Amino acid sequence: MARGRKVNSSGERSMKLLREKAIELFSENGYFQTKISDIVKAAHVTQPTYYLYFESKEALYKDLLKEFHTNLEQIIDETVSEYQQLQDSKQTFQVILSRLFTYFATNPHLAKIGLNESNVEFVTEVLPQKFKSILENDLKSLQKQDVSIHILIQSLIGSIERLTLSSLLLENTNPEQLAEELVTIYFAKEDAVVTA
Amino acid sequence: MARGRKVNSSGERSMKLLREKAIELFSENGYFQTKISDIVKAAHVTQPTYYLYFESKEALYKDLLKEFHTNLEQIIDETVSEYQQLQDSKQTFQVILSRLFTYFATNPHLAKIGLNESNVEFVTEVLPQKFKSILENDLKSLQKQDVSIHILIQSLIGSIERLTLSSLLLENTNPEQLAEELVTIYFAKEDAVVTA
Amino acid sequence: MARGRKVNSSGERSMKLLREKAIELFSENGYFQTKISDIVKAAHVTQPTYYLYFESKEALYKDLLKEFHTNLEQIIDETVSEYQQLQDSKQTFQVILSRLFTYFATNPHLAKIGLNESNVEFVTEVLPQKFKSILENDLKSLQKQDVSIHILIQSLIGSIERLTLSSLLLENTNPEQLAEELVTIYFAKEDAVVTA
Amino acid sequence: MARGRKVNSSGERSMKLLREKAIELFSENGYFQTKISDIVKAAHVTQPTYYLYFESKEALYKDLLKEFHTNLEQIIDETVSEYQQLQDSKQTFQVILSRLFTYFATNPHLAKIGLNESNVEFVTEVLPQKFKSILENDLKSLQKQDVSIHILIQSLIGSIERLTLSSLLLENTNPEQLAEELVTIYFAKEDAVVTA
DNA sequence: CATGAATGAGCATTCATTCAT
DNA sequence: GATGAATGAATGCTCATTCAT
Repeated sequence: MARGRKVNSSGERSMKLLREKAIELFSENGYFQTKISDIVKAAHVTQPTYYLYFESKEALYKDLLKEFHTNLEQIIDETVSEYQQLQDSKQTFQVILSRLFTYFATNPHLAKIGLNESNVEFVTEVLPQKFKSILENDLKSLQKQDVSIHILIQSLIGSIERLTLSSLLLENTNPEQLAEELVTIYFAKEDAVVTA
Repeated sequence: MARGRKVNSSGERSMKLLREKAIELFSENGYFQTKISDIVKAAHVTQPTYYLYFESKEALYKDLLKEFHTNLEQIIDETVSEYQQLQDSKQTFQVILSRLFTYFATNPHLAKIGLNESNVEFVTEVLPQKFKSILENDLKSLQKQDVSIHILIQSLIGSIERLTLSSLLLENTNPEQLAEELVTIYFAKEDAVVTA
Repeated sequence: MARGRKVNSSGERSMKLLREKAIELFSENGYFQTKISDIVKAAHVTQPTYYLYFESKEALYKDLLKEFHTNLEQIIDETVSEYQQLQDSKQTFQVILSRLFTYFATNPHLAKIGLNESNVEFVTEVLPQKFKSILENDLKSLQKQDVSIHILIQSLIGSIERLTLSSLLLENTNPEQLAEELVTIYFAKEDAVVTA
Repeated sequence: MARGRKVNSSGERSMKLLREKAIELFSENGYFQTKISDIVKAAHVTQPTYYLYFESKEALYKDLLKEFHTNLEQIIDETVSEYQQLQDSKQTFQVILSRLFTYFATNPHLAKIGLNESNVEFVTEVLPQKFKSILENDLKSLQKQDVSIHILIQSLIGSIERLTLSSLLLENTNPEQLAEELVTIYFAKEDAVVTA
């Protein structure tokens, strides 16, 4: 049997391929129903090759989650700093949503993995905190005075998750429009903004 | 331990105990990380006893999910028929939410199982349809004319899921209050109602 | 739940029923593919009832085999003593075959069990010995001088087994006719006899 | 023992060894009393190694049976085509028997497995059909006019089975001689032939 | 860089058998 | 005489992971 390095192959390529296939399979079948053997089969390499690039099944999965969360964080942070001079947190927020939805639509598999894993610290702690700091200064100007901001934000995160998994990824709703609608739901009475 | 029947043993009791422990463990660790051996250990019986009462691991799990969905359906249907003479769908809806949240708070483990399994037909098809038929007749009277009802409902379901898993089950928010807040978020401008 | 003695039941009856169902199931599915649970289900009793009458699964099976072998032995021995004054071992043999085939046809399930278990002492030792003592005195008068009697007898037993399992039990060939044909095959040149 | 590849290991060899041990154990103890754990113990490998080469316990067993039947078929077909110009079906038949017995003696374990599994299509349908087409053209010239060819052939197959399992495999009778004796039994009056 | 070959540890499920009622 | 309830002991099979090449 032929052994050793494949013609035309490079470590980089194998690793990237494995990662891609893993993302696809994890997103389609979930962590436990995805076997390393499935991943390597899809990538046309063998099992030991997987371990050349990833420490374990769990390690890759956690890595993917982390990548997802890091990307979200970046999108949010960049938008915030870009729009910080604006006093209109509603508009800022709509841009954030628009960009998040766009990112999800561009990376549907990774998004599905990340959104289905919603009991992790990022979703339960980090994200709410970020949203809070964006919204709280002029929450009063928004209409929901009677609603605790904490609950508002949890609700919002739930909405984002479900709308992404259903409308955005399954029905291909337009990201910007979805952002606009969500803002309308949560911060009605004011005019929709144009997103970037 | 000797073989055969235990002193003072009762099938009814064993089955109930197994079911309860299974619910707890499935909700805490998920389907794949819950082993039959965990369940029977918690119930202080042996593995064959499990199979005396349940066909398989999957069968029980599906059964639990079905029970959850059936209960939700009942709560919704009963409330609807109880309040159908009212023309105020907003109030009906708030009562539904209140009762659902109460049910979740009373059955936290089953609720967690059911809410974490949100890619099933009930959540993606049945529930939206029910919500739609409740809300659509006087949706115009509600304030979100610009939002497609489909998206509104998906968003709402996401909110319910996340608020239940975080505020209701982890932070013990009051069910009625949570229902009221959610109604305020989604159907503001009108007065909150007193729930039953 | 009702417990204790069934109305109208008697130990004799349960035992007989269990035995009958066991015979049917063992013959249809073989020893290993027949479960005690199958037997008791067919007999409409519960598993402990089985153990009221039989020591174990194996015990009943061995018992059935023994019954079969005892019956064969009896048929052979009785026929021999009945026909011993005759010097015509060929005719005696045909009668034996005829009676054996008749017995098999009357007890097809037990016969199937017994004939499929052909590596037991009775088939490999006892039966050949009996056949030998019947045939050897005037084997010379039969036509197969060149064939060792040992091989002739093994061949004959194989023929009996297969013809019973195929022609007799599956195709309902007439037992007497089958005996006659078998005698014709093995001891040709002489006239067929009328069997009893 | 450490995990991973053994020094000097070869898949081919492991598979062959497993197959051989499986044949031995299946033939000695039968299908149901042979455990995968027995097979791998005999082959000095672990259970997962078994599943590296065979799909399941049943798959290997069926494969062995198929191999046996294919071999028989080949032996018969080749002999027939080799001897087809001869008009003497008796001689052809004796050669077939001789070669079959030789094959059985050379592969005693596989033969035992195959001959003990005699309720399969090959034995009940294919083999009789082959024998029939060999013998029927000049069956009239053989001496058993009164015997239906169907019964003659069933009888013959039974003889082959039993003689193989007893005389050939247990007592090491000579294959050629056994073939000759069997032909003498079934087609006497004519001269024995020399087999190839 | 990559593969062939192997294994440790586990897991759902089954079945004959037995105790308490 | 019979049943409800339970268990000891497997058994086939899987999967992430690892050594030798």
